[in-house]
Amino acid sequence: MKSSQVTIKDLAKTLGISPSTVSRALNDHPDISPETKKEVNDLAKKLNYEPNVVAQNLRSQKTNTIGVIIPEIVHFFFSTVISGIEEVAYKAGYTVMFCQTSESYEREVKDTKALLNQRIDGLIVSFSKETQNFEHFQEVSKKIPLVLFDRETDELNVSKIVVDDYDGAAMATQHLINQKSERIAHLAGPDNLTIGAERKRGYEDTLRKNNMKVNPDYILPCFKGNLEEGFHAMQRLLDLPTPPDAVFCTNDTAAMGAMKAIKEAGLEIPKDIALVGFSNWQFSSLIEPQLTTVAQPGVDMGRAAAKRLIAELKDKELREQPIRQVLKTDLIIRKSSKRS
Amino acid sequence: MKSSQVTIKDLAKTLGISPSTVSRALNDHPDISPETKKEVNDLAKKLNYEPNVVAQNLRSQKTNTIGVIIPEIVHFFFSTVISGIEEVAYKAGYTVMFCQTSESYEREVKDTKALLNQRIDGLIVSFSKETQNFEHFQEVSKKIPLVLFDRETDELNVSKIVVDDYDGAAMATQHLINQKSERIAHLAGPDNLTIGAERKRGYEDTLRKNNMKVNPDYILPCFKGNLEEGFHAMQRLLDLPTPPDAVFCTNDTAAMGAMKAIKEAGLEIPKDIALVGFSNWQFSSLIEPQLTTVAQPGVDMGRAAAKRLIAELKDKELREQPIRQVLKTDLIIRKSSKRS
DNA sequence: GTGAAAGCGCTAACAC
DNA sequence: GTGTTAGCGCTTTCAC
Repeated sequence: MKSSQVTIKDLAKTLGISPSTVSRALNDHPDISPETKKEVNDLAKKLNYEPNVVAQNLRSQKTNTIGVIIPEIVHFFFSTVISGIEEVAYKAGYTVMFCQTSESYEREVKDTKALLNQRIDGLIVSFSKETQNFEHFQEVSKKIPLVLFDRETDELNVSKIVVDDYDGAAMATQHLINQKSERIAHLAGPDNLTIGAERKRGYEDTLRKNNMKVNPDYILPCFKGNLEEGFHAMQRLLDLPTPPDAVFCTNDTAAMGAMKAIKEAGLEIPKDIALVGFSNWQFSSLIEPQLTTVAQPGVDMGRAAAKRLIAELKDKELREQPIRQVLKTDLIIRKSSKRS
Repeated sequence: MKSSQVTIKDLAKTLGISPSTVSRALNDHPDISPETKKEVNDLAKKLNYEPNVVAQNLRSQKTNTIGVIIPEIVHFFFSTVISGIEEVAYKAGYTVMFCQTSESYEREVKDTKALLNQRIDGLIVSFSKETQNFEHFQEVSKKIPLVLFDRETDELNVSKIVVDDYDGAAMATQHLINQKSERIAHLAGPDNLTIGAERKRGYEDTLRKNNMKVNPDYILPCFKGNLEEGFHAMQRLLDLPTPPDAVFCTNDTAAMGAMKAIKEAGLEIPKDIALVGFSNWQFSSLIEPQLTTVAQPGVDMGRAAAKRLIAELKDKELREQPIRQVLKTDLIIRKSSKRS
């Protein structure tokens, strides 16, 4: 017994017609008579015929598959983006194929090549923190549409979906000012990722706009952005002769670390020190006090990236005019910053 | 200018040899002379030849692709499992294709069919909460290897990778007893998912083993297992004439809810009420007090599932003897339960 | 309205 | 050691 899969040939043989007629009938071709169509479709159902997508892909030179490269699946933000991509792609009849680079450039290059060899129709990417060289993506964009999200670079002239980090940081900082904070510190992300730089810029500009001084002692690096870093950075801030009375953190995990340090120092949040994070991780509404944070619209981002990619897939002209879509962030005010 | 992709034919033409020789040279076939191999490989590199995986797949009747069906990507546990699957599959030269069902049976059936049509070589599944009928997976297992993880059913005679929920619950309960808890309550998951039932069974058996009574008033349902449910269930427990002095929760989110209710009631954790969760979500080490919890080895589970699937892929015999692999959980003792 | 034939890109039996 | 041929399953041009 052979591989059990029914093919068009089998249907044709059973019905005593040609494979081409079967193919046309299955694809509802106008030339085929209604009777033939019915015969074919009935038999197909009866025998559980399922088209071989691989053969279709080879024939049509497209796969109806979208590749996605992200740094880490376990990051809440990225997993929400994936959900958004998947939702839109699925509705449009596309399959999605993911690779995670674990923030490794080398892995990213390999994944890119592998996806390309799989003959994906288009690629959606958030590149790794390590990535400085974008040749592999330049190669991609010569062949198929490419859309970047969250992390961007000027070296790639393709569509980009990003979040307004500057504005989010500005809102967060302004909110702290409105809560009567006078010495606002910042736990900053890495400058070489746009997101880190933009958040810092939003923070600094907002201080200036309010006639407050930007104090370099109040800006500490949290490049990895994890809890430990946040914890130690906050301890250093508390050791200053005049510690801050508010902190804007480049992400929620760093904010958690800061929170821990503040509590251990016997200070109260938000009374002594108000705290704002960035990203709206799941846990930020669960901790005590609940963390004020800037929500990034992950699902929307995924949706937007997939929509744009699919649009470029359908209309090649669009690829000549890449867009840069900026999604608004949302300041979610919770206890950690409310001094009312 | 045509599709810019270099094919074997192009290489053959340029070198004045036949396509089959090129193919053999690229695949390092022993028959081919070293000189020819070198010529071919050099030209391939020069012209950036990349094999068309789709054509290879059609030819070989396999895709070197593993399908994965999971309920939700944004759940931390599932995202860790994916990481594990991806890691092993990648090393073994397999590509992974994910679908998320969002806990919908209908979507699961569609995804299964779509993956099958993509001609995946094997499938790894954690089925949706809605799924009661397993025909779609029975169809799968007739054709290709299928491995279940986390959620299992007797209706499928295939390999299963599960976590020892019973043992995890027993450890957690015993730990609470060792911490001198006398009235231990349980926020229980749904009975129709094995995981919920097993955790409850582990809890009850451990109480009995220690000559403690199982008090039905102390067992409250938390079927969705979210924060709100945990919160309200805990409030009901606190309203009892004799409230418990410890609670074992079916998952960390419910435990978070319980924690909130306890704090609001002005009670102390762990002094007045000790708390243990299940799953070791990211946040459980971040909250105050840090949550004791039973860690499920998500990454290991993914690795084990992928390893088993690949083994069955390579050796058809193995499919006749499905295994049931039980992974040990790990009790992570933190502040929320330590009364020392 | 339907069939025959060719070809998507690759590989493996079979020749020599 | 290399070429010829055929075929994986599907679709589409070209015939009739």
